[in-house]
Parts: sequence; C-alpha cells; structure tokens
Amino acid sequence: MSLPHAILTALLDEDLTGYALAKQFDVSLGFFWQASHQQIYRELKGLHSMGGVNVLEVPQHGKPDKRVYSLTNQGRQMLDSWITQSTRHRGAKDELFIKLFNVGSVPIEQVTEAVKQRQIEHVRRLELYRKIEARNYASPSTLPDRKKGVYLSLLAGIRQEQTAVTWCDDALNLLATVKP
Amino acid sequence: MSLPHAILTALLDEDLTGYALAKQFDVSLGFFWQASHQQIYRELKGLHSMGGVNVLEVPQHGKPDKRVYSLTNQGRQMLDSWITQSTRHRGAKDELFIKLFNVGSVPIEQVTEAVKQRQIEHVRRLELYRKIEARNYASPSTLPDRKKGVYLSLLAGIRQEQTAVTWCDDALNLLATVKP
DNA sequence: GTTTTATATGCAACTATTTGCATAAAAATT
DNA sequence: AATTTTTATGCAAATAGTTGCATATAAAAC
Repeated sequence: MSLPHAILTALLDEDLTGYALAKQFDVSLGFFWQASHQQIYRELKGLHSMGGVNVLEVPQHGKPDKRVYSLTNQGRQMLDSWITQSTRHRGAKDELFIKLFNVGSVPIEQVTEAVKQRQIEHVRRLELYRKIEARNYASPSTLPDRKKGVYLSLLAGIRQEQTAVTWCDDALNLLATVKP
Repeated sequence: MSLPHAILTALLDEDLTGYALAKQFDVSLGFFWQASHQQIYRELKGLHSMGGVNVLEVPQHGKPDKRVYSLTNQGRQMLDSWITQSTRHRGAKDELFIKLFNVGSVPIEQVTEAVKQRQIEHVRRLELYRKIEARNYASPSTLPDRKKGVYLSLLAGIRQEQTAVTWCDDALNLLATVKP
C-alpha cells in the first residue's frame, strides 16, 4: 500500500509525468522504493480516479500526449493520514543469505563469487550516494527543514552500504577458510 | 524464484513438515526470507511435483495427517545449480524513508514517532541476534565449515541492526531541530 | 547512414505475496 | 471448567509486482 504514497510524495516538490516519475524512482526516492513504469502508470490512474492527483494533458507533435500530474489537496490529506499510520517493516528478502546457508553443501567458489558480486554492487552504490552527499549536502548543519528528511535517508543509505561493504570483506575472509 | 530454494535449504539439515518449516522461517532463515505458511504449503506441493522433495505421510490420531518432507538428490541438484545463478538483489523497500521525504510538509511528530517505533524494532532484533550469537557462535574461529555461512548471515544481521539503531539516534537528533 | 538512447504511454499475462477464512484436536494456562 | 496456544493443513480472493510486448518520434552517437 505504499506505492501510491511514494508517488504522492514525489509530487510534493514538482508536477511530473508518469515517465518523469519513473525516472525519479530510479534515483532519490527509488533508492528506498523502486517501481517499474508500468506500475507507476497504473497507480497514477488509480490516484486520479480517487482524486489524489490532477492531470494536465499536454498535446505534443508526434509523440503521445504528455500527461502532467499534480498533487491535489485531497492527495495532500491522503499523505497526512498515511504518515500517522504505523509503518510496517517488510523484512528484507535477500537471496544471498539463503546461499550462505548452503555453505558446506555446495561448491564454495560459487558462494564466494556471489559475495564478491554483491560487494561490487555495494561499493558502486556507496560511491553514488557519497557523490550525491558531496554535491547536495556538504553542510548538513545549515539544511532547511524541508531537506532534512531526504538527507537522513541518504545518510541511512550511506551507512547501510558502508556496513555491507565491510561485512563482505569479513565474509570473504571467513569463506576463504572453507575447504572445497 | 527464491522461496523454493529457501525451503530446499531448510531441508538440508533435517526433514520437516510444512508447519515446522513455517516455524523455522520465523527464526533463522526467516530473518532473511520470510514466508507465510500458506506460501510454504503451496511451494512444497510444487516442489513435490517437480521431484525436489519426498513426502512421508504420517497418520495421526485426530489431527490432520502429518506430511514430513525430505530433500531428494534432485532437490540437491536444484540447489547446486541455483547457487551458480546470479543473485538478484531486490532493492530494499522501506516505507520509513518515504515518510522521511515528507518532512517539511506533514506534522513532524508523526515522522519522529515512526522513527522511534523503528528504533525499538531494531533494538529488539539486535538483542535477539546477540543472544543467538552468544549461545551458538561464541568462538567463531573454531566453527565447522557447515556453520560458517549461517554465522556470517547472523553477523550481517547484527551489523545491519547496529547500524540502524545508531542511525535512528542521529535521525531523532536532527528531526528534533525541525520546526513544527 | 544506421544504431542506440531518450521521451512517452500503456495492455496483457504471469508470478508472487498477503489476508481472510476454515477445520480439528491436543496441550497448556488461567 | 473455560480459554488460549500450539500443532497441522489448506482454499479463495485480493493485492502487488514482473515480464513481455506494442507504439511512435527525436536526438545523439557511431
């Protein structure tokens, strides 16, 4: 039940088309809640029929008409009341740990390889997050209120990735002691 | 596509009923991949028709017959070939961060409350993990190969929770500076 | 000049997951 | 004695998410 609210949240700052929303979801908000463009188009339709968003149809030459969505007062209220509802924490689902539970029963190289691959991902994301931090949040003490939440999300991302990278190192060290 | 493999993994060490599997998933493996009993019963049926598991029907007086599942050689092979496949990392979906993106547009107390609640969860899980660590993994240097992967998973859990608890502290401090 | 990337939308089918319900009895608790 | 928890299984419906396809053009890269 969060995707509609994620979309409404993205519309807080600016009006967007479905396409632009999908782009947004690939960065920023999407670090914590990703969605495909198909999902987004579907939800936008739903939100529109529920009065949470307005549509402005912008005809274009050749290309399909652009549909620019904006937040309504009702949409704002939907966000407000959603925020007060309890946050449910869907436990992380992570295949890698299932694979780790197989250590001792399957060839160890494959598991090691999976951890190495994972570490590369974490390093990459960490670098990206740090770049965003350096560019937009160089002095967190002087942040306007409106940006504090976004900054905290980024901070969470940075620390999670840092923790994961370090863990991968330790995991690789211990896995190196497993006899094949 | 991981639930069947999570089930096969759980059956590596012992034969289990669907009910017992669901229990297992509430601890240990379930820290990283949880599933409802409905899902498990359905998958077990699928795995059986695919030859990955055997069933032993144990009649019981009164209660429904117990169906004890065990891993077949084919099931073992399914695990083996799955391990070599690339691990896909479905990015964490976390409502809390969407809520944080709303800071500045919604009442701040609600967001603070959500972070506090989250911190309690993390503290609780951290305590649980540490208890398991103290009980089963007191001396990680002398661990048999078979247990190293499980230990590493636990270690990942501990560090993730520790990171999260610290982040919650920092987040609450910064959120306290947001004007209502 | 051709290919790729970006813009822009969307349906249909499939897979996965959650929620609500239903049954049934033993064991433990109040 | 009555209630709750644990054991044990499962269907049906709803919600959520993924994958594959389809269309159409402009701009940039090769």
